[in-house]
Amino acid sequence: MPAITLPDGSVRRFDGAVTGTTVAEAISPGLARAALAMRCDGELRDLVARIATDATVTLITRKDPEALELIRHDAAHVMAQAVQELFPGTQVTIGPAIENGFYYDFARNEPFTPEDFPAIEARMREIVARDDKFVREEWDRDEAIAFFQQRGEKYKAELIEDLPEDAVISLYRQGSWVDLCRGPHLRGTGDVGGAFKLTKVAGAYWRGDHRNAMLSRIYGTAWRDQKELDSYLHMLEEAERRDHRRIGRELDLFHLQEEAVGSVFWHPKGWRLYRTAEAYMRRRLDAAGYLEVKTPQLVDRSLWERSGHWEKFRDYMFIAQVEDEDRTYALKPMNCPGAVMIFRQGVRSYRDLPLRLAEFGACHRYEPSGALHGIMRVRAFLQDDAHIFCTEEQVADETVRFVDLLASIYRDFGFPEFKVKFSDRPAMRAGSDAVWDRAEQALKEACATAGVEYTLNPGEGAFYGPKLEFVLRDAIGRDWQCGTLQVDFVLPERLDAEYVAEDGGRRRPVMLHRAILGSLERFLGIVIEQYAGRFPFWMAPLQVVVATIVSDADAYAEEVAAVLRAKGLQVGVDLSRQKINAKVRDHSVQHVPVIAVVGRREAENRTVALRRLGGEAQEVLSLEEAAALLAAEAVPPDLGGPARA
RNA sequence: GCCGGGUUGGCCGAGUGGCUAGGCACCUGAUUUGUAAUCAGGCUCACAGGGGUUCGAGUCCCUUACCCGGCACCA
Repeated sequence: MPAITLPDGSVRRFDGAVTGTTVAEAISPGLARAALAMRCDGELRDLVARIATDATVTLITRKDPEALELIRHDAAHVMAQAVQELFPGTQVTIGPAIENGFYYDFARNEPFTPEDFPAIEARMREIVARDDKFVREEWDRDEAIAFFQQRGEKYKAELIEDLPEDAVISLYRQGSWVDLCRGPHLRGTGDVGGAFKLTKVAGAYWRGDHRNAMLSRIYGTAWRDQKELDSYLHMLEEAERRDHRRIGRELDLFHLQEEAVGSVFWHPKGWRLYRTAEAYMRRRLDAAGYLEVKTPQLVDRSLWERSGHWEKFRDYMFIAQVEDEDRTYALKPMNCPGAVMIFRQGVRSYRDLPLRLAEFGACHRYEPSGALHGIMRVRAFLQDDAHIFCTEEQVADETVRFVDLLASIYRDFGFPEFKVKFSDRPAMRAGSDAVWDRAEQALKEACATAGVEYTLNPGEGAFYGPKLEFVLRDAIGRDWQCGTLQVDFVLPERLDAEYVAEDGGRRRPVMLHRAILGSLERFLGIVIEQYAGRFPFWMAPLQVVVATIVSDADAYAEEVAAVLRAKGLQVGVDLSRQKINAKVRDHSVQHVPVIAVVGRREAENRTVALRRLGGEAQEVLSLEEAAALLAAEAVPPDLGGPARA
């Protein structure tokens, strides 16, 4: 006779077997209809699961967040059943709920295409209409393996074989269809509802390993009701409008072309944006005690051999040779060896540490063709890189300083929030396990000191050390690593960096590789999407357009522009013989933050009429007032501009 | 790199194997105009490159390049 504690704290006792259904019925008929699953002592379970002992039970209804995840998971099962009914011989593998939806990976000789969607969706709706109940069964391990093997489901059999010996093997039936699944599920296929849509197909390697077979993945999205689905689809359309590739073209910021795959052609406005970001970073790094350096682009192979890049990173390096010389060079894919070469010049003392060498380093990497993405993932990019040479004891303090600096800079660019991932030792690495133990430990302790909360990203570290990744999200919801902090005990050893310690002995410095924006290209891509091209005033590549109403005001318009330019503003002039309405529209579409309108009145009174992007009111000021006001607004946040206040 | 889908003028975008839409932009002329598109006329080597099938290919097939979506890889 279990005692069930409900969320409001009340306790109910039952005679005999208790399930979520029993509990729901005991509370109210309405809840009995609405309950889809339950949380039992914190664990999400089937509504019909038996509750054997005293427990705290929360019933899950459609409006709970957990329900949405279950709807998506169930939708994946329904899709898998539909696919197997329509395409016999297709094997099922795995099919989880993901953010905004679900997917299922299938093994089939002929991959699926979007043309298959209507038939699959129609069959899914039939299965939902059948409302077959989900029935959980627990199987003996060997019997389960035999069962799936005999059905030709070798992937499922393999999954079971790899489960731990003591794992519970659970299968879920829905009508005639059955799948290996941990569960839990909703009550029946009917609970999935109709608010789902298949969205895309993709190849995906079995178990995420490129050496394995390629499976055919179908993605779908699923929601509680049609309204939520519609609003999600609408959000996707909106996100498409923010795509930096589209805005880059529309605002004439940059372009890409076949002859230079993965390299950006920056147009004047785009380059202005780039320079604004770079100048801002330079000021921040100067203020934070960094010394800027510049190291060679083309470096002899021998240095890359010593650094370990030739062995570990060669597939990503552009190799260069010349006719008359029997040498092999490589375009630098990273700036670190160059920084070490500067550190090694002369004798360094412990008094020089920490030595923070910054470099706006242009790197080239031969990225896999399928990885390229607009300006976010390119083959030529500029890193706001720096290498901090310090002692092991200084690592924690340097980490704290770095994280503070990064957070402040992200805030200035409009990103108060970001994620942090901790990536530890990869399979392909340089340095002994003992060194990695020390490096990982040092970084973990530094995070604790800095108060950084992170998620673990196992096996994703750089080949020379563990790293923190600072991640921002683009308009479509994709995560991008921007900032990074990497602890390196390996390169100083390989490239023989050393300093004289207090006791006169020679020591190896620790090297912190760090970047804040990461690559200017990627970061600006995200900034473009963040603002959808409507940049804050201090960043806008074209801040003001002076637009005339009559040609009599042309000379005055030029004078206004000159006054504003003298204040350091980016100013355009529109003397074309169009109506002011057309000019306002043209420059508004180009997201120019301020249009300064001048007609006869303004020319006579030496005033300008300022019109803000998106606003309707105009503000008539004297030329001097307008210039002072706009100049003040254009001050970057780090120089006390309004953006930070 | 792998799987799938694409590639039609500067941009967007129609086009059952049979004379290649349309819109925006651009150019010319008229209009001197007061806050998100003035009117009229005109122009452009547009079917990604190569090969094939066919009396005939933007349309079907093969191939290369690039792009897009994922996967893998990564700032």
